[in-house]
Amino acid sequence: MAKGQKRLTQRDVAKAIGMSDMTVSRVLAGRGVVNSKTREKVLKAVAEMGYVPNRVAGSLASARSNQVGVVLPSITVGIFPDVAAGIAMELEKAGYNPVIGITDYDPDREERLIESMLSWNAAGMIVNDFVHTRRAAKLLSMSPAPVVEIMQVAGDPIDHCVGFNHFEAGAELVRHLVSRGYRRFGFLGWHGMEFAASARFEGVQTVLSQAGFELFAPSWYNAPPGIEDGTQGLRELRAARPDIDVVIFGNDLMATGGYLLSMKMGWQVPADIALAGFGGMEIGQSLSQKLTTIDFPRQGVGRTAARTILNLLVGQAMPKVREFPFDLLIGETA
Amino acid sequence: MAKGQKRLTQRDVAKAIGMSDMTVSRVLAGRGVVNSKTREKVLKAVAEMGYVPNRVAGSLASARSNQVGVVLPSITVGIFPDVAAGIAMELEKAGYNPVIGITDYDPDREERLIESMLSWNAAGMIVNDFVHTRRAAKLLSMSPAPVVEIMQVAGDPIDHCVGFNHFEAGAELVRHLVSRGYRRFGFLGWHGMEFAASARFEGVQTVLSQAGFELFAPSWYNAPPGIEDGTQGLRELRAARPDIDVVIFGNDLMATGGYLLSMKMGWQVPADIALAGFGGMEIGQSLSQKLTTIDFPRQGVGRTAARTILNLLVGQAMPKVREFPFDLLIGETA
DNA sequence: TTGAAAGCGCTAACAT
DNA sequence: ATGTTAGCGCTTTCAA
Repeated sequence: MAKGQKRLTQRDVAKAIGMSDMTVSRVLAGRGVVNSKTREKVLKAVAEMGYVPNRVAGSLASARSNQVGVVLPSITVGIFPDVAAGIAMELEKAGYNPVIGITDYDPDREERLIESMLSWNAAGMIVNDFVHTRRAAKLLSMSPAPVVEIMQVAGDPIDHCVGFNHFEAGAELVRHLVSRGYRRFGFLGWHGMEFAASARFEGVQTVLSQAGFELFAPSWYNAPPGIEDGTQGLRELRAARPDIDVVIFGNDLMATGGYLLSMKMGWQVPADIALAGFGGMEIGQSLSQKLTTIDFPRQGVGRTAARTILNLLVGQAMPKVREFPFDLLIGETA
Repeated sequence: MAKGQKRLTQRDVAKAIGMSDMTVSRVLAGRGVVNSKTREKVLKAVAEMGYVPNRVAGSLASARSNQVGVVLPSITVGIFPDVAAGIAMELEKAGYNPVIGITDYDPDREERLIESMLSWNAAGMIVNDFVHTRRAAKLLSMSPAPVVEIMQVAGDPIDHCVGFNHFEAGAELVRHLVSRGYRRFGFLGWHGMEFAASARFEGVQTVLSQAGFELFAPSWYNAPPGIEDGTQGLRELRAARPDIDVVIFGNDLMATGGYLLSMKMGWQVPADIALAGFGGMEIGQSLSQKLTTIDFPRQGVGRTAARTILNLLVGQAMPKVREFPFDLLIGETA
C-alpha cells in the first residue's frame, strides 16, 4: 500500500538494468529491433518493479492512441448493450479499447462527450445515428479521427455509417401482419432523438396507407419506454379502441408489457389481440408465446463499426455506407 | 470536412488574439485571474476557431485528469446498469467523466482494464467486489488514485468500499419466507467471480440450517443467468422435487423466467409454488403478481462510490467501509 | 542494436 | 493581470 508514492518512469526501469530509456520504450511499444536478451531483461524488470507505462506521455509524443470513443444514447436499453458488446469485442482483438460515453438522448451531453474524447486523442469515434448538435458535427468532421455513425443508413454520414434500413423494417413487419389478415392497427411508439424510430414508423404508416388500412397511434413516449409503459399503453389503447386487432410496439420491452397484461386480463393472443415488437430481444422470445418482431443483428453492427474504424486506421478504404440486413421473426403473437 | 488537418494548439489561439498561450490556458482551465475582457476574447476565438484543448498534454503537464475509471463485470445485467448510471450522474455534476470498462467476469480482463486506466492517469478508480488478480490489486494499491470497491462490504478494501451486506440480505429473505410458512426450499443460483452471490447463498443456508429446514440447490450457472435459465431451472427442479414449496432465484431475471413458466403450466403462485428473487428490478415488479425480492438501492451505491472518490480528491477523509441498507420487497409471489 | 537530442502541447512556478 | 522559463514522460529522429 504505497498510496501517493511517486510513479515510476521508463527511466527508472532503464536505470535499474543499466540501459537507456529508449531501449525500454522500444521493448514496451513493440517498435524497432531489440536484442532478445535485452528484451527479456527489460520485461523482467518491468514486471518486478510494477512499472505502468504513462500513456498520456506516450500519446502526447506520438500523437496516437489506442482508445476509440463510443458515444451511445444508453447502454442498458434495447439494442445498445449488444452493439456495445460487439464493438468492445472487435476492438479488443486489435489491441484497442472502447471508451464509452452515455448521452441519455441528450444532444448537448453528446457534444460534451465527443469533445472530451477528441481532446483525449481518440483514434476513432463511433456515434449513434445522424442527430448531432452543429458543433458536435463540426468537431467530428474536423477531427483527424475516423468517424462511424451507427444504426441508420438513410442519411448523409460525416465519414462512414453502418446500420439498418429501418423504414423497410417497419414496412416488412406490416406486410407480414397484413398477410395474416389483420386490418385495424394500433401503434405504441416513442420519439427518441434519432431517426431510426421515426423511420420505422414511417415504414409502417406508408404500407398501411397504401393498403388502405387504419392506423391508430395514440401514445408517444419521450423516454425509452419499458415493460410498464407497454402494459399501460395497451390498457389505454384497448379501452379507447376495443376493435383494434393488432398492436405494434416501439420495442420488445413494451410488447412484453402488453403481453403480460393480456395474460392477466385473459385476452387470447393473437385471437383477441395480436402483438408485435421491434428488436429481437431475449425477453420477447422467452414469453410463453414467442413474440413476433424484427430482429436486428445488433452485435454484428457493433463489430462492423469497429472493424471499419480499425481498417481506416491502417489506411484501408471502406464503403461510406454499409447496410446490414434485419430478420422478421415470426412468433406466436401475431 | 478537414480530415487529417493539423490540430490547433493553444498557441494558435493565443497568436490569433495577440496574447500568450499561458493566458489562453488560464481561461480554459479556469485557474488564476484573467481580465474579463481578455477572457471573452479568448472564448470567442476558441469558439470561432473550433479549438479543442489537448488534454493529453494538459494531463501530462499537470499530472491530473478528470477521468475516473469504472471497471464492472457487466453493464447490461442485473444491478450494474443502475450502479453505473448513479456513478455517471454524480461524477458529471463535479465535472468528471467516468471511463467505463467491462470485464465480463474475467479477472484477467479486469487487470488489463485497470492497468489501462491507470496508465491514462485516472483520477480515481471504482471497481467491483474484492476479487482481483494479485497484480491488479497491487496496481490499485500502489496507484496514487483513490480506489473504491463496490457492492460488497464483507472484506478488506484496498482503500474504501461501498456496498451491501449480502449475507444479511439472504438471511432476511429467508426469515420472511419461513414466517410465511414455507418449509422445503429450492435455490437456483449462480457462481459469479464475486463474493456477493455466494454471501447471499450463505445467508440463506445459515438461517435454514439453524431452523432445521431443507435446502435443495441443484443448479449452478456460470454465466449471469437470464429469463430462459430461470424457466429451465424451475422446470427441472420441479421435475426432480415436486414437493419443494418455495424457490429462491439468484436474480430477478431468473425469477421472472420461473414465474412465466408457472403461468404457462398453470401452477398457482404462491399456493403451488412460491417464488422469490434478488435485485428489485423493474421486470419483477411488472409481472401480473409482483415478485417478492430484495431490493438493493443500486443507484445510491453508485452515487456514493462516486462521491467518495470526489471527496477524497479534495482531501476530505472518508470512512473505509460504507454499508448501504437493502429492502425486503414483499410481493405476491412468496 | 543502442544511445542522445529534441520536442509533443500543455501547466507550475516564478517574474514582471 | 500577463508573460517567461522549465519540464511533465514519452517517442521521433538521427547518430554511433
